[in-house]
Amino acid sequence: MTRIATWNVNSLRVRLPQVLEWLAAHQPDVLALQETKLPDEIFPVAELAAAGYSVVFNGQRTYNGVALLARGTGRDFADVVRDLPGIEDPQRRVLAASIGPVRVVNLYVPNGQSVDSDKYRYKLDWLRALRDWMRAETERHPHVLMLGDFNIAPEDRDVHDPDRWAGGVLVSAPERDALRELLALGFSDVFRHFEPATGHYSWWDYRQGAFRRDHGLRIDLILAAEALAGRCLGSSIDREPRRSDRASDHTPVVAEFDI
DNA sequence: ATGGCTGCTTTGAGCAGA
Repeated sequence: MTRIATWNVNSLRVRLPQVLEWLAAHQPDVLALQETKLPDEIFPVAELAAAGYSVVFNGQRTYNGVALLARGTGRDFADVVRDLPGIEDPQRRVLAASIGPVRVVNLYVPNGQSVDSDKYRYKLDWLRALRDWMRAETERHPHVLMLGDFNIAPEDRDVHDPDRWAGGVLVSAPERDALRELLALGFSDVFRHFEPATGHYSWWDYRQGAFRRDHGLRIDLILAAEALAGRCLGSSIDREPRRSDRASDHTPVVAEFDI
C-alpha cells in the first residue's frame, strides 16, 4: 500500500513543526507540499531527514515553492522536472519526479486573483501548457498522478455556497473547463471515487471565521491516471491540522493506492 | 462596497493569497 498526500502549508518556515508532527502521525510514503515560500538554500533538509524523509524541492523566496517528501533515507527522485514546458515562468509552481513505481507531479496552480485580471489570463495560459505537457507525461508514465493546490473547485458540490461564488475566480467556467480538459486526458479525481456528497473542503479563508462556519472550498486535488485510479483504495481530507492555533488555510488531502 | 486574516517584506505599509 502506498499513501500519497498533498498539503499547501502556506510557509514551510512557519509550518515545519506541524509538518513533522503530521508525518509522524500519518507516515505517508509521499507528501507533496505547496507554498513553501523558501529559497532552496534554506530548505530544511536535515530536519526532514531526521524525521525519515528524503526531499526534493523547487523553491523561491516569499512566494510559491513546491517540494516532494518521500519516506526513507536516500530515496531516489528520478527524471525531475521543475519547469512547465512551453511557458516562460519564473514562479516555482511545478515539481515532478518518479518515486518508486509512481510518477508524481506536484502542482501549485496560479490563483488567478479575479476573472478580469492579468493573473487570471496567466492562470488559463498556465493550465493550457500543463494540459499539453500532461498529455505527453501520460504516454511516458502510465502510473502518473497530478496532485496539489489546483485553485479550482471542480463542481458546485465542492463549494460551501455556490451562489455566492458563482462566476468568480476558483469556480468560473473557463477554469472548470480547463480542469475538465486535464481529466479528459484520462485522469480522475480520486476523492470522488468514495465520497459523492457536498461538505468536504480542503481550504477555508482565514477571515470571517470561515473554518468555524465551515465556509470552505475543495481545491486541493489528487488526480490519478487510469492505471493508478483503478488501484485507489481510499481518499480523505484531514481537517485536524486546520484546527491548530497557527494553521495553514489549507489542510492535507490523502489517497491510498494498492501499488 | 469594503474588508475581514495571515505571511512576507532590504521593518513598513502594502502585496498576495483564495
